[in-house]
Amino acid sequence: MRTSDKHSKIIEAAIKVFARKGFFNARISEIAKEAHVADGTIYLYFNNKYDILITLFEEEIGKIIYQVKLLIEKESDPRKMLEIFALHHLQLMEEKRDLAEVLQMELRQSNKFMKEYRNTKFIEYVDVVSAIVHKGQETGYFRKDALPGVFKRAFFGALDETARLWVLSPEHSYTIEEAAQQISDFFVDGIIPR
Amino acid sequence: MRTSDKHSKIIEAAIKVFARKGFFNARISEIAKEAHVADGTIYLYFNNKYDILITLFEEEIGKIIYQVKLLIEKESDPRKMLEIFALHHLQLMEEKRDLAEVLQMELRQSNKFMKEYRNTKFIEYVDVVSAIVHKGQETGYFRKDALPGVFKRAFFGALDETARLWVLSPEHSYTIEEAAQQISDFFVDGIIPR
Amino acid sequence: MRTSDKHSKIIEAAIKVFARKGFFNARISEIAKEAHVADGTIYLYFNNKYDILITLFEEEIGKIIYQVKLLIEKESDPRKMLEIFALHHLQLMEEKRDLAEVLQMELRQSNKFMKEYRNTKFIEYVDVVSAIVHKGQETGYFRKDALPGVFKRAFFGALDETARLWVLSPEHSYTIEEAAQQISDFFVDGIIPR
Amino acid sequence: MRTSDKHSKIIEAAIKVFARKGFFNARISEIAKEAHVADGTIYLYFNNKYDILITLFEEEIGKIIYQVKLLIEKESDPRKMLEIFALHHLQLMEEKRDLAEVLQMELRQSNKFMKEYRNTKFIEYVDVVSAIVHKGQETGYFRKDALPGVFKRAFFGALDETARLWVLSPEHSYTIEEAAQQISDFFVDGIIPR
DNA sequence: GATGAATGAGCTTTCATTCAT
DNA sequence: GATGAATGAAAGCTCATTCAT
Repeated sequence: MRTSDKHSKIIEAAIKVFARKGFFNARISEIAKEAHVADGTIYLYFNNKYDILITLFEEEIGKIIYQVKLLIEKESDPRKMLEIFALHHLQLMEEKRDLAEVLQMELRQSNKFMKEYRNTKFIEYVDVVSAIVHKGQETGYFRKDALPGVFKRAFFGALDETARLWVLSPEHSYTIEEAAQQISDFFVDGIIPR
Repeated sequence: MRTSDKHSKIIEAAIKVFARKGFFNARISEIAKEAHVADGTIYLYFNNKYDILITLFEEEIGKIIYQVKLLIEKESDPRKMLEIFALHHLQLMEEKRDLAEVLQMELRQSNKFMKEYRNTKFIEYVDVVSAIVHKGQETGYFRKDALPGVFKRAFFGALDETARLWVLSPEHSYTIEEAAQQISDFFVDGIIPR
Repeated sequence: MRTSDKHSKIIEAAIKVFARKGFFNARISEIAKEAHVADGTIYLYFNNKYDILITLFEEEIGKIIYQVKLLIEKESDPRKMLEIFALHHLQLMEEKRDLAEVLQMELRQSNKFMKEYRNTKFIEYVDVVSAIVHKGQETGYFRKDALPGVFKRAFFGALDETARLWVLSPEHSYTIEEAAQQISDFFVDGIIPR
Repeated sequence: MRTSDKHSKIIEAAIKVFARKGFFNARISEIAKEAHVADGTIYLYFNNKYDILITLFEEEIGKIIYQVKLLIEKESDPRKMLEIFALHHLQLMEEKRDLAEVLQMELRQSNKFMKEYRNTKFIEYVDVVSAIVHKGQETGYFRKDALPGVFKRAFFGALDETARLWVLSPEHSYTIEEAAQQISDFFVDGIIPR
């Protein structure tokens, strides 16, 4: 990533500004200033304000998917895989607070702006979870009657809500590792045959 | 509720319009039209646009808390209590789609508008879950090493994410009852002593 | 003036509020509150907001004209008469600060609202001065070549500007009596040593 | 003044519109139209509507001070200096009627909007008069017991009130030169025969 | 490609006035 | 006569977007 890579500079700036102000209260001029480019320059790289958000979302989720898949494919134990997913998600949201805020916001809002936007990248991300469940069910490690479609939402939702609170109020009585362990334990112990 | 209860009429209208457009894209004039009052009348009952959202949130969450507490106090089995909470939450979000959307949105955004706003009503709601866990741990029904603070977030997040998807794309391969059962099963089987 | 004389109560209130906020920034509701009547009641006594200002102006200037004519007609010396006019004007503006502010404002603005409004009361007031000059010229006490039409404006302007500053910044190195004496001396004697 | 000097174009337009409608009844959109710029452009040069008025006032009074000081410093006779001040003031208000109206209005109102606004430019203007009086007193040309602080207010007030009427009703039985001469004579000589 | 001055549509909010009670 | 809740027109200001340089 060259320093003069305007596209990246704008995305980086947008993450900061969106996190600080929220999408609607963010000003193009503020993003431009943060990225050290002129207001008009932004429109050479993006169609409009909302396009920045969409692009940002897809690129960043893309990176996350790539990373977590890399980590998971080294494992074969479904329990471990879910633990890795959980820990990776929480660590990421902790490390990149600004990004975390933007992703959470955008997840709940994007459909409000563009009715037609199908968030395929997000679906791809949570499908990493359902794939793990599927695999675990095939080997008999997980109960067959658990619905992977419900599980993936529930698992992601549990992690994301935990991360949301983390971002909002940064002091906690437990560590990220504990939280990740607890959540994957809840779900794994809940899904293994009795 | 008298037909001339302008406060309620405006809240009802705001739920519809906020759900349809999102908070920022919602227009006061549209809420006014939907409520069959003049634009200015809204400002006799609310300080500003954001005050409508806050009031709406607190009043509606307040009702939900009242209802779920009423349902739960009839039960003594912690497993049943969590099942009831899960089912009640999902049913509510299903029945009142507009409200569901607004609550989810607002949960992720309110802190962006008013830094000082502490969402105590929401905290009260999720604390219903941690109270159940606490009680279950005291009687030995739940594992003592489960952190109620993590559990409540995870449980609520799982439910809310499930509801979110439900609201977005209304066709599903499973029923609300199945989803509620599955989610509480995941969590209860995950939290009971092995 | 009975205490229940709503007309007077509203005028009194309007003087206070107009002085405090200026005509445009004054709110009917504030005048109503100050007068201890309902907003709507004001419209039983006045046609509109501007009508309050006009009525106020004419009534109050009317009183002032009555008073100053009473004082002056006891005198026969033109110099004394001008001194009385000057002192009376400054004392009045000092005693009734709120009224002073409103009259000064209104004098410069009324023509902006209602093009047709001819401020006959004000003309009547300054004509008290030109009448004195006329009389003084007839008896040879004043120079014949002085234009009463210019004199009356200049004399009133001198007094009113002095009063204006008095109202704005209340601390001074000279008294009202001194100022009134000086101004009438300037106009009668001039400033050069005799 | 380049044709594209937007700042000046807006000030010029504002003088016209403020004179025509008064400050409060003036519309930003009307000023914009008069200046041949977009509404939003005004806000690139001024913070708000009131800022236009303040800036206008200070710039224009600034020019007037510059001009009158230039004229006066060529003279050494205090009587002549006051005559020049009087004539210059009246001529200016006659030539620039719109500006005259705005300055008179603003003088009576600015303190109503911004309590903290100290009108230093105006003070500088009237202090030109008190400086003349001071000088005349030092050389013995003027009476030592005349208060320059009272004189400057009175002299300015006399001129301004005369100009005000001139602007309101443009037909007169006397010329500007006559009026200026009379007023400076009143103040220097007084009105009684010598 | 890069700039940033200019644009102007659009919205929240205010408040004088009305009128049913 | 008195009230005050309701009205709705109206305007200051913002800011995403454009385009001449």
